[in-house]
Amino acid sequence: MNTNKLNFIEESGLVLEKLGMTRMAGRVFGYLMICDKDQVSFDDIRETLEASKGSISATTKQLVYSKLVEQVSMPGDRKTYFRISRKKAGGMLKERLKLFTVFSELLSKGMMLKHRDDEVSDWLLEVSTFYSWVGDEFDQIIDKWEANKAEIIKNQGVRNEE
Amino acid sequence: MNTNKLNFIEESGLVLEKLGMTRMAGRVFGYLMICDKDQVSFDDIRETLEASKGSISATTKQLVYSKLVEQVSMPGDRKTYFRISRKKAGGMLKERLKLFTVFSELLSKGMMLKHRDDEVSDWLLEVSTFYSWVGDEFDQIIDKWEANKAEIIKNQGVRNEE
DNA sequence: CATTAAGTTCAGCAACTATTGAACTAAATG
DNA sequence: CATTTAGTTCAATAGTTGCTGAACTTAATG
Repeated sequence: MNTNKLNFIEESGLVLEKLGMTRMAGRVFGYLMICDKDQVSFDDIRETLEASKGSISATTKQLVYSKLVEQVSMPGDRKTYFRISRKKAGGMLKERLKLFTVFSELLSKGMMLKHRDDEVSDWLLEVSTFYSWVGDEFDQIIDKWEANKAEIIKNQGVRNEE
Repeated sequence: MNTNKLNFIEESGLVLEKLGMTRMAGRVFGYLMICDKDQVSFDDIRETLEASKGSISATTKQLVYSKLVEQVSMPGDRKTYFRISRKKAGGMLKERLKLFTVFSELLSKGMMLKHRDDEVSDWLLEVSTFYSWVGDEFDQIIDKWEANKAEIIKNQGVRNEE
């Protein structure tokens, strides 16, 4: 494995860690991204990342559960293989936005507990409305993406013209 | 402070913790939401939450830095007061979406490191395009919100009609 | 300029989380 | 059915993070 790729794997570890997964999960994900194999075995991952079986076991579970990675099995082979999931691109973001629904609900609750109307009440109404509204808008964006993605990808990089 | 409010404060702690802040920051935020004062002093917060000065000091810094809370000072009074920030509602979400830009960039880098075109390459292109595209779309949503928020808030709760 | 008040900094502790490595289970193979 | 292989579970450990309390800084006041 060359240095560029190893660096990339570490970087991926840090990025996914920031996004709320573990560093090891990020490394595995990074490796699956750039490994030039159609699917990779448990042991291949373990050896490449020099990690323990326990860690790989826990980490692949986490990645499969979060739908970033999927398992592949083959007839006549008792190993499990892993690869980047081909799940719809919007899924992950959508998942994250659910947290804002929770936030929006918290704000509504707070509004009900207040005993007077004031600037904060106005703010609470505005922001809780915003987060529930934006959830709906976002669903429409995802639909738009699904309908037009072929074209969007083709024009990728083009920004300054209609 | 009645039980409902105290429960709310704890809930706020848990929600903001999920969103990546500390539990104590969530409590302070929750208290500022429902406290029925225009602004609250450092010591008022400390006493209400039964926390240490150090903790309140660190926590208010975090909240002010993240723009959820702002400081208020008064002439002839050397205390600092805090209140919920009146910042534009979109700010916080926008901040979060920046993380996906980082993710998108990671995917592009991964794409360059691959030595062949395969299904994963296609996936990388698709998903990295998606995340950079969705960032632009999201900016438009924010504009739409700013332009129409008065009306959206007025119609809040109405869903099944045009 | 000594005193008081407001807030910050930081060492130390407690709680939590990720990772390892060893023991274990489950399933396939000879 | 003994052996091998694949993967899981779990106790121990290392690392991280949040919180406290005490010492410290800064600035206002008598």
